[in-house]
Amino acid sequence: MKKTLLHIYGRMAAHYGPTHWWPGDTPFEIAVGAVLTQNTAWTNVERAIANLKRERLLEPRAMLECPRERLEEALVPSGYFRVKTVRVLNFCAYLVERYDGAMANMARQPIETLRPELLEVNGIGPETADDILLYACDKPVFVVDAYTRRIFGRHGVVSEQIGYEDLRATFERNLHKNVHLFKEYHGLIVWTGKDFCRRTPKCEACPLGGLLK
DNA sequence: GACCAGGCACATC
DNA sequence: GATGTGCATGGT
Repeated sequence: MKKTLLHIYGRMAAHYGPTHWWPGDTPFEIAVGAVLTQNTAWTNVERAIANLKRERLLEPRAMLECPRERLEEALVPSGYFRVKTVRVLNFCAYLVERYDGAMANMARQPIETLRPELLEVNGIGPETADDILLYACDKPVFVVDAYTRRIFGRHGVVSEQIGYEDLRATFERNLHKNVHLFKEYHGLIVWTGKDFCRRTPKCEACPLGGLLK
């Protein structure tokens, strides 16, 4: 398994080069983007984040203090805007109450503290929590998403029915716990997934084509 | 005009 | 514990 995971990483890295994933200027922007991208194309998220920047709302207290409708309006392009407004506000409230609104304070805590805390926030599930831990807090957590299950399931590396935690554990057990590696690997999975592994896949052009056959 | 996208919570069996 | 449903926009 170790060799397989590294081999696939090598194939993807050779095809794409460095991804410098995640797109986002600050840890808070990354955290907000993680919520907004739930089941949504990133291009839609970009519009919403541009709105937040223009409205000077990309700051936890600013979001909490502004009228609900104004935040909703900014989030319209990202889809599910009513749900996501609540979810983003829940995260802001958590950040302000527990860490004085500072991602840097949050990032000083260990994973064992942060992960359960994040999962307690309504609207933050396993993937969103791990996005925030890895990309906004620089914690060595492997992020699993729909592409991860599809790519590694279709190639027979894991069962296509494998659960989130089992899949995450598979990567974390078999790779060096290295933040940079985890960031790049997930970024490469997203890029590969977008290009070749949608619900109607383009396997013939995939850099992993025939890899394990 | 249908199908799809980097989820999540909640209801129901 | 497994399965189904609502949530909404913009691109293909």
